[in-house]
Order: sequence, then structure tokens, then C-alpha cells
Amino acid sequence: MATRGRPRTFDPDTALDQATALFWERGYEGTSLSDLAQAMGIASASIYACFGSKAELFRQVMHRYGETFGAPPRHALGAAPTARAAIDAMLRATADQVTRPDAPHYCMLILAAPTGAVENHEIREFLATIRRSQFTTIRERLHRGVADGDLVRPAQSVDSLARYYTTVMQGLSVQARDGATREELDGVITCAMAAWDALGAPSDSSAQHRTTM
Amino acid sequence: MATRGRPRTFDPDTALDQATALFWERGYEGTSLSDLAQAMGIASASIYACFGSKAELFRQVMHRYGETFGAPPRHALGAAPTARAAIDAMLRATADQVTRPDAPHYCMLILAAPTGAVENHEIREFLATIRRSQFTTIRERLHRGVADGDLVRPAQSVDSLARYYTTVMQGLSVQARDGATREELDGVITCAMAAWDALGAPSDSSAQHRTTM
DNA sequence: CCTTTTCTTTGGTGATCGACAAACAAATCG
DNA sequence: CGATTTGTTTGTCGATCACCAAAGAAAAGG
Repeated sequence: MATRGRPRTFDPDTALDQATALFWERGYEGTSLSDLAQAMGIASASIYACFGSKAELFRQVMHRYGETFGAPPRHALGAAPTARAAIDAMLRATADQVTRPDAPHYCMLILAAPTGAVENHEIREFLATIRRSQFTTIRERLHRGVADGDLVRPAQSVDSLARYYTTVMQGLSVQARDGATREELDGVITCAMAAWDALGAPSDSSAQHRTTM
Repeated sequence: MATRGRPRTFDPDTALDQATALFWERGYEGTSLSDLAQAMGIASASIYACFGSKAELFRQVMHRYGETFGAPPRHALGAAPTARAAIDAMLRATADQVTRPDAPHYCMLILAAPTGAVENHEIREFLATIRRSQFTTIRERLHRGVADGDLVRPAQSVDSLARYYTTVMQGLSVQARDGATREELDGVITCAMAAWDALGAPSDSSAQHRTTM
């Protein structure tokens, strides 16, 4: 792999990090190319040469973002021994991430481009697709719990339960955005997990209140 | 109150509705003044004469939006006899609103401007303030439930319970945005209400012991 | 009628948007 | 070395941004 031609004078990964910081602070539409070029320390033409376009740069930012910011919740979901522990750990890890003191208090995947001009609908749909895959990942973890026997098939369907915890996770971003503290999010999560004990019926404690609705 | 001068040739309320439709579809930053002028059927100068600025127009749009789109959930919260029924009805009404076939599937208050350019931070904070007031309204309804005796002070604090249901409500917008159906949101809400029975203590059984919080 | 008041239309402000062409610079290859 | 390849710099493209001044139009007051 010969490296012909003039070598790049900047590190693409570092530049991506700087672009991430800006997109994170201002969202997709709120960030301009001249802002990006200045923050990345290069001319806008170099952005096009290296990353293609503003949209393509954002996609690469989100890819990197998913592997860093998104890693703890994803890892928690997969590593915990039971479905209940997995969901709980995923939510706590999310709360950790969206209240980190060194970053804006929300998840880019959810709030960086939920709406926007017509010409940016592709970016919005790009993020929506990732969010939908999060839901299916959570759902699969619950199904695994049913297979493992640590989650009794709930009165509500597994689909509903998965969507419910996805909803809570996404709501955490809005809460953090509005100034909720890590401790307050912990209280939210504890409430959310109380539904598990009412619905999912853990195998260790036999069903108690099954009435309602 | 004499009406001197040339009368207005358009109805401000109708124009506000048309502006609402556009802001709703594209968010705050994604909507341009020329788009608005065209949709409202007037020149941009008339927008400034009547509404002041883009930001001021958006504030008036949100005021009207809160009195129309926001009315059903707010009314449900206040009208239901018990705290539990109030929260349940509020969430179902929210699900109704964010899946209406005649409007974009999300709540503007939550997703119209969660991020954006630095010069639009005031708009973002304007919406955040309204969202925080929603939380306090929900909290007050729960406190009323405690006073009424239909909600036993939960193991988790009333604050946490209020923030939890606020989080779920906000998450519903993201879910609807990503294509969740009304029925799927119903399943989410049923799961969310299951937490009530685990935390808040049943409403029918008379208040048991008053544990300190 | 004329004056005053208010709104609308016209037209354009400077700034900034995303994107790129052309010229220049720095590396490898033969 | 010269030729080739690749990245950077410079400058700018047409479009669009939010906004507004100036002039024309339509009403009421005198």
C-alpha cells in the first residue's frame, strides 16, 4: 500500500472528534461547514476531499459516536446475566452517558436531527433507522430472557415491553437536556424497573399483583 | 377603539395555523421565512409587521399549539378523579395526539428545536422551560393524589414518580416519530402504568401506613 | 376633499449557506 | 531529475438566509 501523493496534514480521527463536539453542541442543521472547518483546523475544501460532504461527515461522526458514547449501554445490555439486569444496566449506563460533565447532556442519536428542512430528510431517516435497530436489539435481549427462563412471558407482549424500555431510554435524553441530574434519572429508572416486577414476573418471586387492566 | 388605517387582508389566526403546519413539519431551524411567507400567503414583510420576527412568530405558534394540540393531555391530567387515572389518561391522550393522521407524528414542544445554532439558543430554552413546567404540573397532580388519599406516598419519592411519567410521555414522541402505531404506544403505556401498581400502592385499598419519604 | 394611519408590495440589504474549481505544495515512482 | 499523485490553499460560486426600507394602497377622521 504505497502512500503516493502529498500526505494529509491532519489526523482524520482527531478531526472527526472535533466535528463531533460541534455537531453535539448544535445539532446537524445548526452546525455550518465554516464552523466545522474552523473547529477542525482545516479548510472546507479539505473536509470535502476527506469526508465527502456535510451529510457524509455527519454519518461518519455518528458511526464513531456509536462506538464510543453508545458502547456502555450496548455492552451493558449484552453482558448482564438476566434480562432484567440487562435492561437495568442499560438504562443506568444511558443515564451515565447523558449526564457526563464533559459533554452535552443528551444523546445525539435522539436529538441531533429529529426534525429539519426537507433537504435533510435523509439524515433524519438515517438516525431513525439506527433508533429502530436499538429497539430490535432490546427486543431480542428480552426474547433471550424468555428462552433463558429468567423472564416469564409477560402479560403484555415482549414487543410492548421492549418498546416501553426503549421509550424510557429515549425520554432520558429529553430529561437530561432539560437539566435533570444523574440522581434524578436514577429515580426515574428505579420507577421504570418497578414495572418489570409487576409485568415480567421474575422466576424467583412468584407472581404477586397480576390484576389491573 | 377605532380601526384606523388599512385593514389587514389576512386572518392572523389562519396564518398562524399555516405557520404551525410548516414549523411542525420541519422544525424551527428547518423552516425558512420565505417558506413561511409562501405558506401563509403573504410577503415576509407582512410577517414582520404582524408577528415581529421568526422567533416571535414561533412563540405565538407554540402558544396556539399548546392550547390546541396540548389541550387533551392537559385536560386529562386535571379532570380524572384519581392520580392514577389522571396519569393514565394523560399518556393515552398524548398517544392519541402524536399519532393523529392529519399531523406529523410527534410533539413540537419536544422535537421542534431540541438542538440548534448558537443564535437560536433562546428558542431552545423557551421550549425547555415549557417542558419543565409540564413536569411540575404532573408532580402537583401526584401530590394532590397523596393529599386525596388515592396515592400512597411511594417508596420512590413523588418527584421521581412525576419525572418518570414525564420521561415516558416525552419518549412517546420519539417513538411516534420513528413510526410506532397508536396500538404500539398503548402497549408502552400499559407497561408504564404497571409501575404504578408496584410503586404507588393500589388506589382502592385504603391508605395503609404513612411511611416517611 | 385632504390628512393620517396602517398594511402590503416591491425590492434589495449584507451575511452566510453548502459546495467546488483552480492553482499551489508535498510526497512517491521511474 | 521529471512525471505522477494526492492534499491544501485560495477564492468564489449561485442560492438562500433573516430582515427591513421605501413606496404604494386602502381604510377612518377631519
